[in-house]
Amino acid sequence: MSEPYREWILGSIDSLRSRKARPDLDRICRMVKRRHGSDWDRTRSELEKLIEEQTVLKVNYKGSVSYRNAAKVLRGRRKPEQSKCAVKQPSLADWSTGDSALGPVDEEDHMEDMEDEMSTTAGMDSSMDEEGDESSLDAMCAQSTADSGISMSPITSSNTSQPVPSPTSSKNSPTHDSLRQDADSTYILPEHTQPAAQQDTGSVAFMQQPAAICLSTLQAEEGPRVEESVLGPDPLLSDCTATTVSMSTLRFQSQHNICPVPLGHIVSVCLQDEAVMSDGGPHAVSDPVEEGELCTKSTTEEETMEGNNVNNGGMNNGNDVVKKEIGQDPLLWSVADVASYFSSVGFPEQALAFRTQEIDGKSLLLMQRSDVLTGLSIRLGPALKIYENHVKVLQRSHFQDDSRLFS
DNA sequence: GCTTGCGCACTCC
DNA sequence: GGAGTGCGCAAGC
Repeated sequence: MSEPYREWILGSIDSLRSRKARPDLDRICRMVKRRHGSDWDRTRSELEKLIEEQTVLKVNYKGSVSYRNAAKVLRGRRKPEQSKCAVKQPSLADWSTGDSALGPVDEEDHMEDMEDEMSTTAGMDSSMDEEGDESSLDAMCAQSTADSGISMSPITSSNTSQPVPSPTSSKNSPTHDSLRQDADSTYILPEHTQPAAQQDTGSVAFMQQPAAICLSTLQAEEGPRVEESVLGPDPLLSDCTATTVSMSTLRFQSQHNICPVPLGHIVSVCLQDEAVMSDGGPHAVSDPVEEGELCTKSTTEEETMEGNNVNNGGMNNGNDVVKKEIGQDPLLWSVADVASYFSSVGFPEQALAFRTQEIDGKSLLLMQRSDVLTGLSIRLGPALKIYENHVKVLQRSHFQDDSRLFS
């Protein structure tokens, strides 16, 4: 995805929306071509890429396809504090809000979690069919999208080949009917994310929800028993042993505003567990270096320690100056230090979010991409920069230091 | 002909 | 009642 196209397309979508025109493919391509001289097909292909990476959401609104700027949809209709992603059993009506096609608040989060926890997604026909297959309509998955007000079906993983557990999946599910009746607008995932099984039925209302999230959500109610076997351990929390699952659940709940505990508390608790273990506590691990490695792996799979030692992810020397001013070891940073750091590197508004979530240095070092992108309720653009250029860099350098200490 | 602005109706919360 | 959405029309270029 070339960066100009991202801006061009998002700009076009925003522009169309501002003048109350439907941001459909035709208008978007036309506007991009007119403004930037871009080839129609190229625009379309770039738009597809944006859809795949969830920057743009493809929605079916009143029988026609529209496109949404995901970053804006994320901050759409419902205020974060109004998040209804509670542990209650949601009805599909909760997430099939008719023609008001609004943002999947945690969509990015879900996708990120899926990236973190699952390696592949199943194919999915991007063509929209309003007849949702109830077998795929996992209400619990829907729950995590309740904020969006968008009709979404859960996604199943070709990786696990397991249908998402659906306590409410029933042919007679009334919520299914409500979905069919009410889902004027539905978000459409890229084809590759749609499960083949759904294609067979041709009845997928919308596949947006990674199974990982569905399972995590289920765990919130049913207890921690699935995650490890199905999803694998949370790379960041994997050594928290007894607390692993509950921490994951708490993280999920916090990110979806259903947990009263600030995100910073959750990651801090896990860090403390790790500290105990590293100190030779009851859950002591044999090799402390593994801790750092595990956490380092939480960045991206393909980035190895060796391959990224030099690349600081865009963190410039000015940031190092800030780091020096606050203190070299982020582990010792207070919440105020963290906020001060991000304020100093040009994210004063986002620094407030870190403060609100009580992210101290320990928490910061444990944050995952999804935590930054969605757990803080900050805009996607700055969030990406913050994670890639700062959080990731700080984590990498910190755990590299740790590795050197223990080696 | 194309783009833009916007009144209005619809829908959801 | 507020807010998101977009159809349909008029105005401007």
